[in-house]
Amino acid sequence: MPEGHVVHSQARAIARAFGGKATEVDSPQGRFADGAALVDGVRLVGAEAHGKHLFIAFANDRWVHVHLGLFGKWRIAKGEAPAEQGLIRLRLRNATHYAELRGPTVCEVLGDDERLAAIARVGPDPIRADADPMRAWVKVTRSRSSIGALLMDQRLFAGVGNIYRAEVLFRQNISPYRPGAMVSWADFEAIWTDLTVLMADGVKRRRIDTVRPEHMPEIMGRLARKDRHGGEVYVYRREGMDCYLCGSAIRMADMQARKLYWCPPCQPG
DNA sequence: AGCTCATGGCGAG
DNA sequence: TCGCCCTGAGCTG
Repeated sequence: MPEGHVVHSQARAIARAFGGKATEVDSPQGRFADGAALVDGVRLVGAEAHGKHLFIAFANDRWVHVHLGLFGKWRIAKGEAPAEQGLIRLRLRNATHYAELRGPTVCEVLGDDERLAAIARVGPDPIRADADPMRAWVKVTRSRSSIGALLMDQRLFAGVGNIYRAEVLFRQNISPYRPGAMVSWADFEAIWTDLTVLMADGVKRRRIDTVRPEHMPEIMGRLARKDRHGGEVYVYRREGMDCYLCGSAIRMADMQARKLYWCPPCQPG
């Protein structure tokens, strides 16, 4: 369910609910039992996100590293943890809160060096103040791959997923098929800046809204359905429907095993 | 009850 | 490029 904005808000929620307190850590499902034992009862220091990777810090210099993948989910709530239901890989508990993690691609305990190595593997994250977009630019401008594929590469744009990829290209009127080397500096800068705005907004709202305020009246009476991802978007999962701006049909195609949505007239060459 | 799909990413070939 | 891993929701019947 997550693109980077969700992981950032989850990091904040975990830090708020558990930060500074000794935390009971277990793995009701059992698959993370050994890892949980390494940090069970230790004071949880904080949590932070780098792209879609979440790192939870414990006072014994160990980190729980979580990547949700396509199916992973956190449930973070106040009160006493309910009776175990479903497959809970990791559970955090203190006197006031509990958190349950299901279905992650990665859930492991790392030392400090391993954590730094994991962070080094991802590129700049538009949500993070310390992100250096030049690391992405040098790779984009040298690449023959399409900008649509490059936006999904976590070594270039950490935290961007299929929705932000589609929407930022629509908003900037850039075809997803344009090779990276054909993306101008001005276009790259517009993409990066737009991602910082859209994704920061996503962290705050916990949903992806990309439709500009001036276009909202335009689309209000035309919304055909509410998708699970919530929010209002221009092209994502709108295959075959009319483009809100030019009226032609939104297209869908497979790009590297993921669905790509775009509006050809609005996003030329 | 069973099938399909999903906002990811990895390793084999 | 393909198959596979993780899980749950929303269909269909």
